[in-house]
Amino acid sequence: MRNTPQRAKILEYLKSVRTHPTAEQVYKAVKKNMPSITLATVYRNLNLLAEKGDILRLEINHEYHYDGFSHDHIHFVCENTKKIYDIDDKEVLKFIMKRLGKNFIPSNVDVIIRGECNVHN
Amino acid sequence: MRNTPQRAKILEYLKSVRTHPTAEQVYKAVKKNMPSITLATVYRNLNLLAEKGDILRLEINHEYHYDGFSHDHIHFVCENTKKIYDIDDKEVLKFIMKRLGKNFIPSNVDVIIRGECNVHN
DNA sequence: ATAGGTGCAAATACTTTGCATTGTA
DNA sequence: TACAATGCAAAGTATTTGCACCTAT
Repeated sequence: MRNTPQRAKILEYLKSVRTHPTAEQVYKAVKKNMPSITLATVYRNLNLLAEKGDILRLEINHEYHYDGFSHDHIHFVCENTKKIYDIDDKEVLKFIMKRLGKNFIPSNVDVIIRGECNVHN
Repeated sequence: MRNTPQRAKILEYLKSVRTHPTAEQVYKAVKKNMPSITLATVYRNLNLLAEKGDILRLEINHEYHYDGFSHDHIHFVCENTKKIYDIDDKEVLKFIMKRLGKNFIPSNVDVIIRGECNVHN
């Protein structure tokens, strides 16, 4: 895997925000500083970075959302505001791991909670 | 919501299997006994039934999978065999519920674990 | 009788891919 | 210089929608 300015900018952007942008949103943001970049390149790099483990890829409302925060956490999706919240809770993931039988070897655990948020911001 | 034979057959099929079929798979199965049914009707009914809470809709590998089992459980997706396993574990969901702050009112919790299975069947 | 539902076809939305060209190692 | 990566355009996949007709209630 080579270092390309496109990939660097994409990763830099994702690490700089605490949101969970779609490929389209990453594309628009990066395009501001790098007008020649294309959506296909963004998709290709997001997939590579997610496979590598540098970022997370979440499947929400039939769309991929990318998360530059790769430490253990879970997600809450507000059905009203469509906002995605990080819930930092290593305990939940530990609990799940402990309860898996020995026939299941996990590589990745996604916890996505849908509902309503009362957070005002 | 009216009772139509199409909807009845779709629900009956989902309740009769322990797999997690896609809309296409439900369509093919129901079509055997009801050749006039269309994929659009299957999609519409699956969405209605999921909203109503009679079935679950899971987002896995960028595709919806439907689950006729609506009691509390979580899912394990094998990256090799692509099989989806039910893991009956009400404790995990209880644990997650307890740990949500009061600002988050959950309506639905999806736990999807990806990895490898050693189940031979 | 009148909504809600169906079948059909077309449209949508998101993501991936083929290919010629470019640029990193 | 070789091969990974890019830009561009086209294709692919899954799901939704508009509309005229049908059918439960």
